[in-house]
Amino acid sequence: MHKYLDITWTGFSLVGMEDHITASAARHPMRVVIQRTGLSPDVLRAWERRYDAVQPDRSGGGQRLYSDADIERLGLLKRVTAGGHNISQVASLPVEELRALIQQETLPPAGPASDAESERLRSDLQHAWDAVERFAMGDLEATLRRAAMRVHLSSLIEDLIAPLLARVGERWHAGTLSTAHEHAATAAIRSVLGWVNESAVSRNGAPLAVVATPQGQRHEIGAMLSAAVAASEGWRLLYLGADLPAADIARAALTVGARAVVLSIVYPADDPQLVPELSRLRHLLPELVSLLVGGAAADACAPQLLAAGAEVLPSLPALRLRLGALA
Amino acid sequence: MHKYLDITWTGFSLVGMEDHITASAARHPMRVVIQRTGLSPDVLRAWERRYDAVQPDRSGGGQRLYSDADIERLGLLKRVTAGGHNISQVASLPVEELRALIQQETLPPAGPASDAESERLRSDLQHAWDAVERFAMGDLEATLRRAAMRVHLSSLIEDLIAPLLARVGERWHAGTLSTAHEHAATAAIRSVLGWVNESAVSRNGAPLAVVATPQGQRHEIGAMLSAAVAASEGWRLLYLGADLPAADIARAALTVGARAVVLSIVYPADDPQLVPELSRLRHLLPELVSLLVGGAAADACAPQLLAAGAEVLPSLPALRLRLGALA
DNA sequence: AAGCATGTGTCCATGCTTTGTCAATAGATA
DNA sequence: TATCTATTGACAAAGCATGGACACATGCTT
Repeated sequence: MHKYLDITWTGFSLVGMEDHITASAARHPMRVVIQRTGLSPDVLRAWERRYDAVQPDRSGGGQRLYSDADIERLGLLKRVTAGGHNISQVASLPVEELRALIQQETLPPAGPASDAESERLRSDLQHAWDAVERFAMGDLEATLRRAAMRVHLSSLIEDLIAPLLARVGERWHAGTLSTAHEHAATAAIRSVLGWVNESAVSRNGAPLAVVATPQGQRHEIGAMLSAAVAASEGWRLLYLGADLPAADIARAALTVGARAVVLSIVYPADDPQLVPELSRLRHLLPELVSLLVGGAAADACAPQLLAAGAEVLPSLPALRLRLGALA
Repeated sequence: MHKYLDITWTGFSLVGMEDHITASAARHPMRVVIQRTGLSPDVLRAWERRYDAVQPDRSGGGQRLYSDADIERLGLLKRVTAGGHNISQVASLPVEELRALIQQETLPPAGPASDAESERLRSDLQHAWDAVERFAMGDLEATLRRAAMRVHLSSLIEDLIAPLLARVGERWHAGTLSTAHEHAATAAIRSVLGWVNESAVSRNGAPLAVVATPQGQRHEIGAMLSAAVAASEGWRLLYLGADLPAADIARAALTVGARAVVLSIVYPADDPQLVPELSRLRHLLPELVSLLVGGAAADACAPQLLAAGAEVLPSLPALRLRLGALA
């Protein structure tokens, strides 16, 4: 593990000074830098050759020997370029400038360096969760919006927002998170989803979906997610929110000429009113209008829902696919 | 060397958002600008080519390199054009004027609106109402946003949104408007209010208000309006939504160090739980934290509310004044 | 009502930039 | 000797520049 130190000292005329040399003066060969920064050897050499990103010492034989400051600098450069900056533009900036750039970056603060997008989303999720616990809704919104700019809406919803909501709901049920936390998180997510939907373009002649929650279902969040998915698939939207009687939904769908009605069912899962209500809705809608039902509780009563004439979409990706096919 | 830039990405719930970030002398390539402004590359280039919106530096190879000021300017332009202004007419405005446009400082906020302006608002109200009846939520949002760019937020809320909501509620009670209409209108207004609040600047040390609806009160819209009023008075916000027990509200207020708790009471007006719940909340909150109660039904039980230790604000202007005095 | 002008977001085709990666050859290290 | 590392030169994918064109909505004119 620490073998490389020996190598280091053999190169230059430092033999015998080991005792006086502090860790910060140590010199590390390339493999250490690779391991600590995650950069490839080729990239390391290219950055040095083409942009003078660092000027490491050399061993007697000419091999690179990096200082701790070099390693830190390279780590910063990796972060900054991952945020979209050209290496050619930032390679010569002083360390403080690099730090300032990172502060502006759309990346979540801190966290171990990792290049995988999913790793970044995991870090976002953790950050978002911390924000919810602290009632730091500004942080939460900022994190979600940054992620929204970075990844596709489907990924935002399915890999970040949905897991976050699941975690919030879980802790809420367990009693370790207050209703206030849950409401605040919902409001912030609603704000972000609304903002995202604004940027979703929909052609003028795009098909229109009515999104709502049937009577008795008071949890709106599933409908919000469904709406976002529909928008990202290019549908125009009429968003009606939660807890609506079948007659109202049908009338709205007819008024605007919807091609699909998307419902979300979360809780309660065993509402006896649910199936008759959906059956009524199905009969009020024209044959051509699809009735899509999703949400955490939809799976449980899938047979009855199918019997009532609805399609059951057990997951958001499934809903996305179905909407894509219908469009 | 280091300047401070204002951030306008303050959303509907703002607690914990960093108020300032440091600017750097670095130049940013196009993809960073895309990320941070949400503009498309084509729009970016078109705005530069056709309207000289910004004049970025160029790299050795001719690629655009934007400054922090450029990015800020582009963000403002996006915001202003979303409000209905033509890009061709605002592209050359200095940043201060853009900011002024966003903060609706172009028109004097207070006082009796001019005849022309109030006439305009009346027409907007009619237009908005038509849109609600037709489920044309896109039209509704566009109308509200255009108005928001023209008049002060107080006027937008008190002369347009509140009357519209009153009319919707009235027709809904009378049975001439479906619940779906009411829900759809609420969703659209919520979206516009969130959008408007993004531009409400809150100073760094601004006082913080928790906005919610007490347990049993399921109508969220009054809380949304109260939140918008508070934001327009420069308060930071923690928005908790509807139907929360006193203990939760108190805990949230304590966690974030709120200086006021704003509650909205609309329906039912005769909930026997209401007064004890508010009394409980009053006792859970520190003396220094004001408890402000507004909403259509607050007037009816004003004596009991006062006895429970709450302040009753019978109208949105009254709430605005009180919040202004508290800040 | 139909037609025309204008504004604006988007798309395309072609060519240049940027940058990560690789190959070949040679030297260093353990 | 086996494994790293250095150097140079080259390549290719992704991104960007540019001018032009198109689509679509709005609003004005006939």
